[in-house]
Amino acid sequence: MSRDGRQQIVGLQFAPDFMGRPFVENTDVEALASTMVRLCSFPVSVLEELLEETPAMERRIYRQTMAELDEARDWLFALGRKSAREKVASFLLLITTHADPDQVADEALEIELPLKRADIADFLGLTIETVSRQITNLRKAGILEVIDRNRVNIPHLDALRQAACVEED
Amino acid sequence: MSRDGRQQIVGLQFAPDFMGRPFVENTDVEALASTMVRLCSFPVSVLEELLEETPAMERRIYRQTMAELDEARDWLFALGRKSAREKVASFLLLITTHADPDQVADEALEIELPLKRADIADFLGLTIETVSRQITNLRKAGILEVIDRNRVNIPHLDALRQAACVEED
DNA sequence: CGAAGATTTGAAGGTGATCAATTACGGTGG
DNA sequence: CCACCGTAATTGATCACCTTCAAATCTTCG
Repeated sequence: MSRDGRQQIVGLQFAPDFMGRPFVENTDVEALASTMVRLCSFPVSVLEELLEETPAMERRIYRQTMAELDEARDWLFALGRKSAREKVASFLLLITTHADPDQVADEALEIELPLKRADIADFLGLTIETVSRQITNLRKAGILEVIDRNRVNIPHLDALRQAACVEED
Repeated sequence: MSRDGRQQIVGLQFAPDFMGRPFVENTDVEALASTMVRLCSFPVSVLEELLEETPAMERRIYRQTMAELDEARDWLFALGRKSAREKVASFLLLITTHADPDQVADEALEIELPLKRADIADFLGLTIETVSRQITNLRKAGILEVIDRNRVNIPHLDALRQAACVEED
């Protein structure tokens, strides 16, 4: 968040993600829970000792950090180059893939939005109004159905993928 | 780069940065040199062995990865929330701080732009024209002086810092 | 000199922001 | 159960910023 009130959410964490900066002195990360969370926390010193003793564990969080970096870079593309509609679709797609990781087929599924509109806007670099409009837009295009305030139904995942402008290999 | 031609540069590397994804199978990073570069490359397998044997080295690139993640997140804010003018100023500031890391005082300095306009645009999520206009804008505001195509002079670094964070009308 | 590429500048148009009003929802108390 | 209130979400109208399209200028190099 900048001094003048502009805010940007720079990442979403899902269980069982690790958060923290071992071996780094100066770090300012701010995290807010948007759902009920069970959190397991360690003093940095203890964690660092543990990692020193257990290379496999350090390896594991190192890999997670690389994955987060790749994900952050995907969002750089989304924020820099995608339209508002594509951003919202991409967000929904992110939620679906994290909520249900082995979702491959083009099947209907219901997803729960862990964020309210204001948070989605802060995550996508948009305003609340634009997020709302684009959800309406996607609804009218038949890509999603609004169940209630924070639940939507996706009848065809592929349609959402397309709206999000995701390339398949 | 997406199929329809939109492109986003997701990071800049400076010597002696490390690039690569040890311990990860599926990785697609594309890197292009924009200046003359001396590159030292290893087969992944050799690198992984080396890191297994040398925890200090793994620690080092792990820390760099964390730093890159923090940097990527700063850019998420820039791309999501900053105006075109602030983006261009932020880019110039990034170059100055990397080219001359211990630049603290508010002194004049000349900087060399390693990217052409098209690349700056792809990095900032803007168009070539907008980048050009904002450089003109900053020039007219006395924040920079254009020396030639890829060199500018910054008379007051603080003014640039201010332009990079908060926009004043 | 000529050609191709890069940059700047101009004018018009579109997307998303801003401002404003309305509607829907959830929680509380009567 | 319903009235009430504060917050969240939607919708509408207008505006600003950035993009798009177009053209001129500048640079580089054969």
